[in-house]
Amino acid sequence: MKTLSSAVEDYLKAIFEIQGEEGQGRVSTSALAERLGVARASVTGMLKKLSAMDPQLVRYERYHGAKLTPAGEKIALEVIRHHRLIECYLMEALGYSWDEVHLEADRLEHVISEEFEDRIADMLGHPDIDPHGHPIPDRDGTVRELEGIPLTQLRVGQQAYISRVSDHDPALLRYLDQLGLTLHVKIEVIERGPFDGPLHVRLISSDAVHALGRQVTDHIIVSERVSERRKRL
Amino acid sequence: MKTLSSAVEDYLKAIFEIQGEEGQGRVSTSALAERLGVARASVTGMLKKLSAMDPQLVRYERYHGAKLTPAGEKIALEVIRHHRLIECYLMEALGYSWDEVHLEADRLEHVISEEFEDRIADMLGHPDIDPHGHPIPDRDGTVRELEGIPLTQLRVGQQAYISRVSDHDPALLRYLDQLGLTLHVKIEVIERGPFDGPLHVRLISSDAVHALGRQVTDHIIVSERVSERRKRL
DNA sequence: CTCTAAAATTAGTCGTGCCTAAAATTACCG
DNA sequence: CGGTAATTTTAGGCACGACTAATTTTAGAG
Repeated sequence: MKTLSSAVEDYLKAIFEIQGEEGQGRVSTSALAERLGVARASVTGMLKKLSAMDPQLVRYERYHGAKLTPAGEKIALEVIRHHRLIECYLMEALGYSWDEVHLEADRLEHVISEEFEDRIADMLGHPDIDPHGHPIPDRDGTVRELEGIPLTQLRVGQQAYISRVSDHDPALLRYLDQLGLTLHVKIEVIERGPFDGPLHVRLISSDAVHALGRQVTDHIIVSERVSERRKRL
Repeated sequence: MKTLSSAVEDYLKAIFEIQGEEGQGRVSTSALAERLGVARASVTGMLKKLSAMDPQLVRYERYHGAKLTPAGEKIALEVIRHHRLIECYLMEALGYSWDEVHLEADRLEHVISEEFEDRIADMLGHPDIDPHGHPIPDRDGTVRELEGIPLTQLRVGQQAYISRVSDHDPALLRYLDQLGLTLHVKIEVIERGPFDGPLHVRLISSDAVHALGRQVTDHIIVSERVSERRKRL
């Protein structure tokens, strides 16, 4: 297993994440370009390269997007495991807040050794999920897919637990933190404004009610069951 | 202050370290090439680039080597501070041994944020020296230069404390650890073989005597005074 | 089924940091 | 002081990963 560049790791991670979000189909050049902040043409070039590597990391068909091979997916999952363990570690051991960890982890994920990974995983008690509720793959690349639906889709009167929050926007995370909308909190939808209007959400524990816009509720995943244990024994 | 590449940081660090080791003169192209493991011609190219940057990072004269400018030295010291703090952190917080920390730190030093640096420095109590006895620069770039001489130069009968050990060779560090020749240990030179022969060294605490070759004694720095406090308040 | 807009690819460049081989310069020795 | 060996620089190239501009392909509307 030779060393891959950060760029390659970033592409594989992005393909994996987009595959997960938008069904299981192929990932388009544009979607990748957008997520990675590079020009479409750059993506085309990299996809050709990734599909020509030995072992082949993506299956790529001209004009029809790409899809990870098992080898590519394995690497993506290793990078994601690094990322999420580092996020946990930064919070637990170094006192970072949940809006600060993502950027730091994005840089560290490419340079830590397996040794480092093992040590922080041990120290943390092998957590299942990261600070935003995303599952942490096993060393062997197994991910438990979590159920849940966007808060946006919850009906008035329904209650649920916050089980996952998108980690890409620090400002959103700080906002949620202020409102008390943190992981594992139980909420109820009180009212929904017309024409995609704000969703009024009540925190069960404090009775506080907040009106949330679509930009917010789309990025919160809720589940009727309380999240499973946060750490394995 | 824009972001510099790892390569640039590595060059500046190497120039600083060689300047420190070999008097205060200019650093030769070959010395740099050797330390960095690249071809001489590559060094020439990089030195030209570094001396053309704004702000200028090295003063470079064709055929006569290079020397850090204050701006270059500042950056070198930041990288070295990162490196040494990370080494401390890996030992104290993650249970690494002193032969394992160097490689990991060499990768991490380029990607951690100031935030990360501050947090580990706080957590460690702002240590003065790294696990091999090298001084850790202040945030503002001040380094306390430590006194001491190579163990090789100690005379028979002289006693001294081990104050610093070269960190580049993990095998050497493991070897010393096995013999009990760790930092701050007091030793006495018992005998010196003829023709640059082995140096017989006694550990004051245990009375154990070991014969050490030149390859070893050259890389151990000793001091007659016990090392200063290891952590600042 | 054709026409067009959107998406994707090709073609051509650029900056970075490395390489080798050849030429230039320095430094040292007699 | 001249000649040679060691050091260093120049010249030319390569891989990588990004870019823009121009072209091709696809997909969707009528």
